[in-house]
Amino acid sequence: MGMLKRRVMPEDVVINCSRDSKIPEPPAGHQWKEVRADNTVTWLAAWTENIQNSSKYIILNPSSRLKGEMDWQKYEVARRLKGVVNKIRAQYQADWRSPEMKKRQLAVALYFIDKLALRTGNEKEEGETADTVGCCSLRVEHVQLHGKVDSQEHVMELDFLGKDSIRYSNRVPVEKLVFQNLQDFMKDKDPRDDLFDALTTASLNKHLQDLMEGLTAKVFRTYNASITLQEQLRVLTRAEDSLTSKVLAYNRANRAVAVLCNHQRAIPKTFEKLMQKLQQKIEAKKAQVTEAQVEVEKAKADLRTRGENKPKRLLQKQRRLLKLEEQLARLRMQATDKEENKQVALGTAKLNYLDPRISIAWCKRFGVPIEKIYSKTQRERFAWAFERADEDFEF
DNA sequence: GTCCTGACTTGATTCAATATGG
DNA sequence: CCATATTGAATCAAGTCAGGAC
Repeated sequence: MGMLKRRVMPEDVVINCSRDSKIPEPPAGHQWKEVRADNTVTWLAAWTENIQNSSKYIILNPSSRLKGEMDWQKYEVARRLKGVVNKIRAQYQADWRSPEMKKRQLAVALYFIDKLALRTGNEKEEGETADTVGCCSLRVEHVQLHGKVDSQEHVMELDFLGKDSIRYSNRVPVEKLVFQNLQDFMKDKDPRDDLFDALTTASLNKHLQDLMEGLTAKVFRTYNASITLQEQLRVLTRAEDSLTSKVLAYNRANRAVAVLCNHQRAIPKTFEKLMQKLQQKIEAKKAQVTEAQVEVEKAKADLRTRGENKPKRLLQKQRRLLKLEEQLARLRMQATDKEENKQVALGTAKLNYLDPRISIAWCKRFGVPIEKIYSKTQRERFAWAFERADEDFEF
């Protein structure tokens, strides 16, 4: 923001630890702002940062028991949603017909959150912060309705800047009732007006709380991410495949989730170079394949015309061809994989949205070493899950 | 209801470590 | 062996959400 951050002094810092613990000494000649013992919060030290006037905390590592416990609870709430999600979907679909505008807006917003995995979209300080939106703060200018687009009816186009000013741009066919409701919500409004003018994040979450204890908008993201991983793993994994293919299948499933959640990254600076190199390798391999084909044909001809008793030679050539073709296929697969992944960030979903027990169970079931999926710190972070997942775990 | 704030999670980027290849 | 590419961890800003004041 072009502003300078003030140095944090001991006099700014509040220490939070239990009374009977060893209270850390402030640096010589200094005092803490305060020492307190509040076991209703998890932070160890806190101060106020001078740019946005917001609280900053020293917190425990993700591998800590406390953080692990909280992570586990998060996924347990998402699993409870699995039990009631059909009922909730049936209800919001029914509410699309409600005579009450408020109810219809809520029903369509919830549909967005569920189907498109949008964030809830709290109000933000205008001017002070970047102009980004989520579901509840969507404006008319972010939505375009197309009655008919190449054989598809009722197509909705969303285009807005979300968290971290990452662009969300998506074109999806929606149900007729959703389409009609959106037309109604946009009627007689300016582009800058709120799409859901009768809705706030507080009222939305209040409604969700009534449907299920602990349910908030973000639980849908967790639920849909984890259930998508589980489902994709089921579809993409074949027991007889090689380890490499299985890991590739996992990454594909991971990517499906990242795409759903719109987790993007800047295209790596060296991406073009990397692809060119790979393309060269593919061309070289292609040439080898062609060459091998010629040799197979020659061996066949030899066998016929000269009646040579060397079928072994042909077999050899055929085997070589097959191997080269496999290598070419693998290179092509690698290229597709890289291309599809160039703008997609897999880490965020892996760390924050995918119940680690799904991955652990999958590894056990298909004999994939866990190190292929989780790095050392990730394994430490998910220690809680290793204690709780066997190969039969189902999200 | 609206506004405000505290406490927590989520997120892309940056930085550091490790792997790769000429 | 060194330079470069790739991977993994750390960072801290930007979100979510609940609760209290009015």
